[in-house]
Amino acid sequence: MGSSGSYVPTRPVDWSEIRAQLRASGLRWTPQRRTLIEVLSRTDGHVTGAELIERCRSVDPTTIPSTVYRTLDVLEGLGLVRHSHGANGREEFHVLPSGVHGHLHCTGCGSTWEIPADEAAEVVESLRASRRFAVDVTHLSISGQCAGCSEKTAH
Amino acid sequence: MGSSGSYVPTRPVDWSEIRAQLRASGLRWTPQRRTLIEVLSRTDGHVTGAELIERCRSVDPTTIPSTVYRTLDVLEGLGLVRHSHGANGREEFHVLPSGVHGHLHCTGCGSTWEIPADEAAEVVESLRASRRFAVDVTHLSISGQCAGCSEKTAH
DNA sequence: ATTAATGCAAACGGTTTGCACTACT
DNA sequence: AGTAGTGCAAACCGTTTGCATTAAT
Repeated sequence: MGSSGSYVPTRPVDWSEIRAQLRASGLRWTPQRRTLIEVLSRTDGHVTGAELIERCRSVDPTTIPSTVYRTLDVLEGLGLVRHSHGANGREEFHVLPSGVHGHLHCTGCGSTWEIPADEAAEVVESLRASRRFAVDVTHLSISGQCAGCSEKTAH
Repeated sequence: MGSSGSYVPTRPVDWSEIRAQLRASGLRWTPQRRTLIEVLSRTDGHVTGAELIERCRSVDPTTIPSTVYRTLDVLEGLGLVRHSHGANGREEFHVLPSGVHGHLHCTGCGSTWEIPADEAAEVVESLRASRRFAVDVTHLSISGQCAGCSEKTAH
């Protein structure tokens, strides 16, 4: 598939609608939530809770950890965010989970890449065929060595 | 690599030789290490550090956490154990890493299965081809729904 | 006699909790 | 006014560290 150009990190969530979404559930729109939403809307892929706190602080230095975590819970309840567990063992939050992708983590250089939909599909299909196991692509996180690092290790 | 279809959960480590292995490196054989080795030798697959501590305590109630973690470090250095990160986000230790396998974790029922070599091979090959990425199979941990659970969710 | 390894206690870092207070609605 | 959400501080849990002591070699 024309993966080169056709992988569009779609933005299925309209962040400006979140306020309405919250209100619809009897929840409230606060400055702190606004800050977190703003940070999240600038975030692609994955972040740890601690990273989000840091980024929030750069917007609003008075940010408090517990508020961030509590808001993340709420947003997860609304399906706007999902958490999983990255290669470093820490909790990670995925923004916009409907963008189909997993992560590749290089244990050599520490870099992380997204696995675009078509590549993930092979993995998914392979396990579906052999095991009837439905892989959750948004939770997919694979460790190993990237091209660059495995060359270095080769000799 | 000769990744034939013959998946034998080999026991490549002869635990009784560990004492010698340690000594060969100028390291020492202590009662505490004996306890941990005993626990590990009864363990298949993965355990968290905390679980190991608990099991050690049931053998020797005086077990101290730091000793366990330090010994795990040593054993990892000898290649007898490896750590990675499980579906629950906690640090996990894999016993006998030379048995080539990853793990499949069902988010529905919480069960975990090993992925035998031949199935993992498809995943590995797929990513090697598309990305020149060398997957570390011993660190492979995939979440999703097993056959049973995805049926229940289907309607 | 060396010096690796232990026990202990304290520190750590990310996350969670209880509770009185604030501020959305 | 009512109650969701906040700030704060303290608790938590798994893990790590420093250091004096013990014990394997």
